[in-house]
Amino acid sequence: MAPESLPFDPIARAATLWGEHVGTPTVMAAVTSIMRVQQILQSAVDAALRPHGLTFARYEALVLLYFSRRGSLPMRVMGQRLQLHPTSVTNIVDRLEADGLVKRIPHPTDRRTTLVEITESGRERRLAATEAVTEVDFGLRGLTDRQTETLTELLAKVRRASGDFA
Amino acid sequence: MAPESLPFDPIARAATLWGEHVGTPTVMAAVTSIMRVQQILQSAVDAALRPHGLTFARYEALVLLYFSRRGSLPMRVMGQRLQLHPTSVTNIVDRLEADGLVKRIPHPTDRRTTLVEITESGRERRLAATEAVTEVDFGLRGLTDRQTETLTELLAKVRRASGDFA
DNA sequence: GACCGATAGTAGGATGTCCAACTAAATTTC
DNA sequence: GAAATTTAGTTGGACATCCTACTATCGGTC
Repeated sequence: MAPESLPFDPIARAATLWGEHVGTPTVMAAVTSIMRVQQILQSAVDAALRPHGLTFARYEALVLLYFSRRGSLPMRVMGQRLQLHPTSVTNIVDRLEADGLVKRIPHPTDRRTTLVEITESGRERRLAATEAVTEVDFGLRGLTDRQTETLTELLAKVRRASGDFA
Repeated sequence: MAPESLPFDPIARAATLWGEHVGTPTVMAAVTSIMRVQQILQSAVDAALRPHGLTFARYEALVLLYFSRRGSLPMRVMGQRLQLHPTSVTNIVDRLEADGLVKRIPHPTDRRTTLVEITESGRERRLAATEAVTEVDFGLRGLTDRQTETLTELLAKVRRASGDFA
C-alpha cells in the first residue's frame, strides 16, 4: 500500500514512531482498524434500522427472542447471549417494551426472574428490520465471500484468546 | 470448528436459519465478530487506561495532539483525524481540559477556530497511559504478527469500500 | 461595502454502555 | 430453621456517540 492511501490513524502512526516494541505497530494498526470498521458497520446498520424505529442493540435483542423456543427468555440469559451488562439489558428491554415490541412477564417459579416475551408486533417489526439490514449487507462491503470467512476466522482466534467462548 | 466451540451469535445463527440470501450468513458472522472483538478491545484498553483517568477516546485525542507539529490542532481537524462528530470532539476536549491535559486557545487569524493544545501535564499523562496500553497489547491477543497484518489488510478493504480514506 | 451561503464550534436531547450500590428472592451453610 | 451468601434485576451516575438546531465568523458575489 502506498503511504498516500493510508488513513491517518493516530495510534498506528504513533506506533510507527515508537518502534521500540517489536510487533506493537502492527497490533495498533489492527486495533484502530477494528475500531473504525465497527464504527462504520454500526453506523450503516443503525441508518438502515432507523426508519423502523430500532437500533442494532434492540434489533439483536428482538432477533434473539424471535429465535428462542418459547419466544421469551429471562433477562439474565439475554445478557449472556448478547454479551451485555445487566443494566444494558434493562435499558434495551425498557425501550422495546415502551414500543410494545416485547413485554415483561413474571417467571412462573422463580420470583427473582423476569421473562421478556416478544409480541406479535415485535415479530412483524423484526421481519421488516431484517429486510432492511440484509439489504445493505450490514454495512460490510469490499470483501469476497472467501475474504469475509478469513476475517471471521481471524477474529474468532482473538475471541478464543480472550475467553469469549467460555 | 466444532459446533460446540461456536459462540452464540444471535444474528449469525439467524443467518444460518434464513439461508435464502446467498452470502448473507457469512457476512453476518463477520459483522457480529467485529462487533464482539471491538467490544473486547475497548474493554481491555479502557481497563488499562482507567487508573490513569483516561478513556480510549480521550487517549487517542491526546496522542493525536502529542504527535502534531506544534502540539496543537483546530478542533475541526481533530474531528477529521479521529473520525468523530464535531460534538464528540467538543465533549472530549471539555473533559481533557477539565483535567488540565489540554487547553483551548484562540486561533491567531480565524476567530471561528479554536485551537486545542496539549499541556505539559498532558504529555506526561500520555506517556504513562501509553505504557499501560502497550503492556496489554491493546487487548489484541491470539494472533501472530502475520495474521495481525492480514486482519488489518482485510479491514482496510472494508474501509476503502466505505470511503473511509476519502 | 452589504448581503448570503458556507464553516467552526457549542447546546440540548436521545441512545447505549459500563460501574457501584441497592432491593428482593433464592440457595447454601451451619 | 436461621443466618450468610449468591443471584436477578433496577436505579443513579459517568461517558461517549450521534443528530438537530443555534451562534458567530469568514468569504464570495453583486
